[in-house]
Amino acid sequence: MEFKLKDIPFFNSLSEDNLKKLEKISYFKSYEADELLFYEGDAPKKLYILVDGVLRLYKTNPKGQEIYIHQFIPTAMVGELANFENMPFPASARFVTGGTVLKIEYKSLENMFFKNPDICMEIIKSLSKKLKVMSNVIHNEMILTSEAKVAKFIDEHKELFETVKNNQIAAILNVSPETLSRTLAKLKKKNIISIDKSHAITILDHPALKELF
Amino acid sequence: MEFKLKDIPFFNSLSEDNLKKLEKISYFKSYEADELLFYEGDAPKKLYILVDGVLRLYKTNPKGQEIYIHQFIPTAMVGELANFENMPFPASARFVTGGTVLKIEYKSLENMFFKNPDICMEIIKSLSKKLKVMSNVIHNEMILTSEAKVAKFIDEHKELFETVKNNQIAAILNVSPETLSRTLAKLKKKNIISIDKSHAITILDHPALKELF
DNA sequence: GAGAGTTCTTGACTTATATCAATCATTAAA
DNA sequence: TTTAATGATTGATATAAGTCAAGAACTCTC
Repeated sequence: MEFKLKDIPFFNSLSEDNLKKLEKISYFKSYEADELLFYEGDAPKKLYILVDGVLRLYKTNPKGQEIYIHQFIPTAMVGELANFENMPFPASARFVTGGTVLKIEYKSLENMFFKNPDICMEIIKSLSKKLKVMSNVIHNEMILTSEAKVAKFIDEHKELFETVKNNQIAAILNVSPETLSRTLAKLKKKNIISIDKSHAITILDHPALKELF
Repeated sequence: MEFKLKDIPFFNSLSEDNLKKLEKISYFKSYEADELLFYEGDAPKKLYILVDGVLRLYKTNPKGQEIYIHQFIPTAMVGELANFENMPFPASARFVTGGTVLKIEYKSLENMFFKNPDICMEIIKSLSKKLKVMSNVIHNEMILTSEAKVAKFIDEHKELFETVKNNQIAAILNVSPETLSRTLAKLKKKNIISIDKSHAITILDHPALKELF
């Protein structure tokens, strides 16, 4: 696939002239599934814009386990916190599928484009969106119980149960597969959901499901 | 105390003219200690700028307990996520001391000032700072154990142990007072810290303390 | 469709931390 | 100084979720 700067919504508003400048300080790079884009603790050198593929953000706990934070899909700015605040990446990023990022020389971008109000507005939108994501992570992990997490996930991402393995869903929810299995069993027993042979979930009692989170 | 718009670093760069405009869509309001500024779930109507006092941000879990998120000190923009994303406040805010906020009519601010590059830059800085705070909250609560939280807190805020009660420190760390007490006892036993009669903490073995988080 | 992998489920056990309750220590009030 | 109130410590118990291990149920070849 061929990627072009002017197709990135982020740089929609830039003039031909500015696009040329941006071209000089950036390049596209493609990654295979499972490749790391950056690692928790690394010093940031570039700002990334995900233009293709799925990128997972996760942290590693002292036991070496992956703690799921978020999954990005295009188009998304990635790594801006570390760049803006000039601090090590607080999390790692790994491609779940093959994908492509635009890598931008951060310092040059700051000098050349941070005065551009359209770019500023895009950055604000992106930061705000990310703050929302983080706020949600905090809520899910600090306030909700495992049962509540599962209930919320079913409510919001029912379709995923049909496509991805319970294993993966457990990883996304940061609960063990056993806990997910037991929780689903409990919800079935309470007649809140039912799961058929093909893994399709039917929500039998939506109010009761919502009540759980 | 008398507060003026032009003393707020946020609006440093505004012309006299713009300050007058801003004056029309905003006002200062003072609060007593323990008063609520906004409540989790409320729809936002204003954007706040804390100009005096200490403001605590917290969430409430299903058991009704307060979960500490962050404490703001002047000058800080508060509530921007809810306003920008037009969503209910994800947390509550309560004054710990008496304090004052500037309340700004958000929609008007957006229309009048979001094209101003200086204001945009300030907003970016503020959002970025907040993202850093949130990233830290996630790290503390999802990655660190109670012992690690206490060790990190001693390393970063040693002086607070001398001024605030262990009760309050436990609340800030989101651990029970019993757990804090036991953890401190453990650190003393390991000769990593010592605490004298006047509550002053001495770090006896800094490397060992750092090792814990 | 039999066998080999996976993935899911279930039960028993472990672990970290919270909760409850009692006592001890410190501070404030009378 | 004695008493009352508040805060800290300690032990016993509870709880939610993770871990380990074994078996059951799929699903994917050949």
